Amino acid sequence: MRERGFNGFSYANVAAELGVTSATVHYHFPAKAELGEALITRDTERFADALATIHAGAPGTQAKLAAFAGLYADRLNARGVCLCAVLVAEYETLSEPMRRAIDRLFTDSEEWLATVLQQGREDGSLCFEASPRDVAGTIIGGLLGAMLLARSNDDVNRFRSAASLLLATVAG
Amino acid sequence: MRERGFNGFSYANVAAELGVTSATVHYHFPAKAELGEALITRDTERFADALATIHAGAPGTQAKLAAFAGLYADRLNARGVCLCAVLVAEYETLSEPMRRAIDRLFTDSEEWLATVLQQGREDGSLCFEASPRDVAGTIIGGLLGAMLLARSNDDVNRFRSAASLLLATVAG
DNA sequence: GTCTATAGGCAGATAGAC
DNA sequence: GTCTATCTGCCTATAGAC
Repeated sequence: MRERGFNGFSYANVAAELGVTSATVHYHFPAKAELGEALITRDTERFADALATIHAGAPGTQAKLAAFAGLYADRLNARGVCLCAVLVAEYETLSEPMRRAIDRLFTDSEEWLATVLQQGREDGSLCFEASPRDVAGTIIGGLLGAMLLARSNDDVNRFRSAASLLLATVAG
Repeated sequence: MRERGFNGFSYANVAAELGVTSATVHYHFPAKAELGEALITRDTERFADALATIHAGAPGTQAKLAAFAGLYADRLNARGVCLCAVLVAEYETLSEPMRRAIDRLFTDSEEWLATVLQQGREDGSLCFEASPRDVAGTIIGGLLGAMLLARSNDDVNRFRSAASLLLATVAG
């Protein structure tokens, strides 16, 4: 799904990669939209766990932001990008449950990021004028776009470069 | 294609919207990849024309940048985003000619934007530290991501807000 | 240029044996 | 839980009449 999008893969593809038949995949996920939903939910949980770890572990807001961008970098390689980046592009073709799952993934990350931004501005480690919410949305959107461009250019450095420029806009 | 992506629409969809049969669409575009390529090429030409107009008409670099972002806003409504945003997400599933056409669309806009940025920095109307190329890529990626998020949130203001924040990062 | 008709394939999905 | 076999439907694409 991260590689070819929701409309770009089939049960047969998944089955072949697992070395089973497509009927087997249907046994676990009767409908394709359920499979898609489950994948988003799993990623949402993993992402939330990672955010909690960052919150507990990373020393300052700057480090937190870098670690946040790192989560996206982890999901980027030569073929695949993060789930949200592919799926939001296919948004109009997806089932309501899948849309809601994607929305949740975005609002969760945006809220987390907005909170960190606000704290950073209060303790003086960050500096920006717009609302934390707007800045968070801009940064997340920037990371998504950068991932997609990095893949089509087959150059992960494009992502790193964009991520550091985006984070620099709020540096104190 | 802007609404549902390349893998999300069919000849039947296009035919129905035009009030013809799918055979008629095949007469003009025998293969689907050719149809996709033609649509990208057409958009590339329109985009290039618009960029030339901006270059000739917009008074200063700040105005040029705002007009550039406006081109993306023109391509955003409640259901559709710009071609590049949808297609780059499906990149792995597309034909080589389609990929090349998308790459061209990106490099064209990035070059134009990088040139404006450089001129702005030289005449003092803009201010940024990284290379014009990197900044251009970051802004374009940011606009793409913002378009996708604006659509899924059904809120065009999210795009406007992100666009103005992105452009503010290079304001003199 | 547009139509009807249809080919051939693959998609998502199910039934039933093991 | 996994398999083989199969259904149904839509997909891309083509042939040939008008």
